Amino acid sequence: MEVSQNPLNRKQQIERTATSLFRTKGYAATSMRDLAHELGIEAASLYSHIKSKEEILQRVCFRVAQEFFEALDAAEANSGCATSRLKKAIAAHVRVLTQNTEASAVFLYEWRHLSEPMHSTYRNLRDRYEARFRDMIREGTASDEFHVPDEKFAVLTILSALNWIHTWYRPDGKMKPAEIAENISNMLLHGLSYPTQPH
Amino acid sequence: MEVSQNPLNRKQQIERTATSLFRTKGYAATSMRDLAHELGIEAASLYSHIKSKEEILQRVCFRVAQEFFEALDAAEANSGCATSRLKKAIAAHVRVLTQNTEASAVFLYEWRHLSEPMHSTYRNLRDRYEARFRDMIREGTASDEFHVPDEKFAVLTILSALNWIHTWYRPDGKMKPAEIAENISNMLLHGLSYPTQPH
DNA sequence: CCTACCGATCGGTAGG
DNA sequence: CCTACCGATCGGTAGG
Repeated sequence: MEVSQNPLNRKQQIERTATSLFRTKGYAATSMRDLAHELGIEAASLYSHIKSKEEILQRVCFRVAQEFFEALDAAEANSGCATSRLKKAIAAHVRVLTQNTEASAVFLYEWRHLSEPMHSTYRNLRDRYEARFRDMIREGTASDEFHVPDEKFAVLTILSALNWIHTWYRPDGKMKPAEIAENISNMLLHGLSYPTQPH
Repeated sequence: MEVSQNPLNRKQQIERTATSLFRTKGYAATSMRDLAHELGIEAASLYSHIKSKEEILQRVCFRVAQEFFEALDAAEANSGCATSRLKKAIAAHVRVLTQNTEASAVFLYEWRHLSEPMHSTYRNLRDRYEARFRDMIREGTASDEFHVPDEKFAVLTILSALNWIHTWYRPDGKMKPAEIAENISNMLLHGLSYPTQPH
């Protein structure tokens, strides 16, 4: 992951502003005139930098997808037991979510406005991402670390618990990303009934 | 909850069809002409039965909200310990979700297109609903049944795990609503690491 | 429930 | 990056 401190070029500014609008108003309800107005230019001028409204959505969705995969790769690199791998994967997922709250909200809820073939490509990526979590659960079940009625069910429950974070997370809030990951991991691995360890 | 077997009147047909379109295409991307076409009439004819596009969204959102509250009231009626109350509340929530997959998806993701004052009314309802779950968690913490770092955090994690169900639940699938509730309750209360009870 | 139609707005292009 | 503009489509109304 590369964090650029350079001033954003015009295309990046457009994408960033569009991400914010897509997140709050939704893709379909955001007009190119809304976007242009936010940037202080005319709608027609946007097309010197981008090909179409949908191109922006595509770029946002696939950039976030790539970040999720890179984070998961790093998390699975030096793998221990299934429990520790799952914990690392959860922490990586939370990190991407919290570092890209707006973009990840667009990634999660606006992708359905992608047209073919991008729509199918996106779905395949999501499937492959979830499959890697299913593998972790399956291995944890084999090693008797986890006890779940259905791997797919467990993965969807885990990811849905994580994917809600963008609705309430605030960078200046009291819970930091690592703490959120720790708390969610504890809750998902041990449950509400389990005493939390003091630290 | 009243399940009517009567044939739907025209207004109900419009709402049901709109719900399905809002769910798959999103509210903003669904046109009144789309809706009319699906019903085999002209767009102008819709307005003999409804006042506006937004009226449909309002009716769907607030009908679902009412169902969630009624189900929660029933679940909390003969209350036992916090654990059993939470389990019943989860089962009630899952029942409403699975019996109204399309409407609850609209309720969860399209409400932001409500204009004021309905937008605020909706948010207040959601807040009150979540507050009742927070109360359950708080009481369970007081009675040493639950151990959570933060009640609000716990509630949002629980509800987000539940609210994803509509994306994969199929009435003819292998997991029945009661079973889904049971599995999610176990996972949330005891965690992945806890042996599942055979039944 | 229809035909006929309204003003507003949409994504996008031509040409500079 | 702008002015000027395109055809298409939007939610909704009038009048029957």
